[in-house]
Amino acid sequence: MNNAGWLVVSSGVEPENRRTAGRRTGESGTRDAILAAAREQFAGKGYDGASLRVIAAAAGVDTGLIRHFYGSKDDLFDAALELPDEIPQRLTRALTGDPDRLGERLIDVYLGFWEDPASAGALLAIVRSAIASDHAADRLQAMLSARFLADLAPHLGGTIGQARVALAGAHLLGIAVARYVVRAGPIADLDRAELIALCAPAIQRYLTGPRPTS
Amino acid sequence: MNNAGWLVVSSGVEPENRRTAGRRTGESGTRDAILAAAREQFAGKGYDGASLRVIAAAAGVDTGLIRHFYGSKDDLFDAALELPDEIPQRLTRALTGDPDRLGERLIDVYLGFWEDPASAGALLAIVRSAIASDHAADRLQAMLSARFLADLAPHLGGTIGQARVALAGAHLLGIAVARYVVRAGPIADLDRAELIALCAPAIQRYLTGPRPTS
DNA sequence: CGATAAATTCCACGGCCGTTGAAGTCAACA
DNA sequence: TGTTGACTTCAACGGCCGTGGAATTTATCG
Repeated sequence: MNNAGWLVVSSGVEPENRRTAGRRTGESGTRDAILAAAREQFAGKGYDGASLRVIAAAAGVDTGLIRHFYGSKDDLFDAALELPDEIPQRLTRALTGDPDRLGERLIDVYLGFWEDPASAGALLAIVRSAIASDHAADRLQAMLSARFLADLAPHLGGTIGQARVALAGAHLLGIAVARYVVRAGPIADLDRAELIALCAPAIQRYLTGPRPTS
Repeated sequence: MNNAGWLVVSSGVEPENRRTAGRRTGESGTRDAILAAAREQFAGKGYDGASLRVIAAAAGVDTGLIRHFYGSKDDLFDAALELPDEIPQRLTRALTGDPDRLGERLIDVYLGFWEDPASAGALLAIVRSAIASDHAADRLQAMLSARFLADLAPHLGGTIGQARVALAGAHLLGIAVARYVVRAGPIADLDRAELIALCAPAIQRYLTGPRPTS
């Protein structure tokens, strides 16, 4: 067989939009295309608003392939929600160091998660879907407490209560919702550095008490 | 005609579940029943998740009556989103008084809005629907800036920037989402008084600068 | 080469959705 | 009393949804 000819045909002319069924030759990358399209749709419209047909179309693929690779819509959602492994590491790294700058470092990595393309989609999807309906709220709750509070609590010494950590989390959540989900004017327009400078003291006070009153 | 007889029939025995069409005798309260059911559904499931058929069923009414009284689903949503007139008044009242307790009073009325049955449903519906999808976010944004920031700004003296007011708003939004929408453990379980005591200083510092460092 | 498994397409089902039109029944007013 | 208009029910339309099964083509492995 002639590999050179096959290459020319495959990269030059489109394969004339074949509509017949059957396995394609070469690596198709279909699985990843579906996941990427799913991330985008879930992030933009939440679980209910996203439709498998639209996801498939965006991935340039038949709807049946979603079922083939991922099973049900729920399974696809779970796959789209996977976060990079490095998140806990980055979080714990932010927790070590000068305790007087803890708030600053914490909001810095937090904003980083929302701006990193590897995690932003999943975060948007989680928040959008969890807030949309009563039923899905558990997932956000679990993730919030499991990922953040649990990681946070041991590093802060047992002195401060769970409530103060939760309030810091609520503040961060509010900032993320305003800046990245709703994109409300004043907060979305703020420079990242300005934003950190403005809200770091509040986070700091929640986590280490009212000591640093400079 | 016999008013007494009519009264007995109407209030005593059920009108034997008549399925025939036609106007009913007496005041039906249908319009209000629809609005109440709509508030509940929109609050619990957001705009997309709520269905006219379920709303009609919850109101014990035919779907066509929704159309008759309110028109389209959008129109019904608008009607369900109307907030009590007293909200701006309560807000401005909270803004006058001892400036050192501004944060405390502000979060107090804010929590009040979320706990008052007259406004809680509409707030839930707005947040749920606005966060669910890109497209609907404008409504929350408009309401946030129009109702809260605009009312707030003139009362705070021109010295502090828009950004700090917005950050206070973001913090309040985060608290409301955690406590009333997602109902995340630590914050939802908190006593109202405890909650106010814990987060009032943060709000206060955003609005009046880092002066009260007691 | 032959068999098995993977990747892909198409079509159809049942269900829920928002909307619409037609018709029935009663109150209110002239 | 007769007419008009408000209230109410029902049946249907077209559309999108998630899921499922059947058929087809190709790769892979024995």
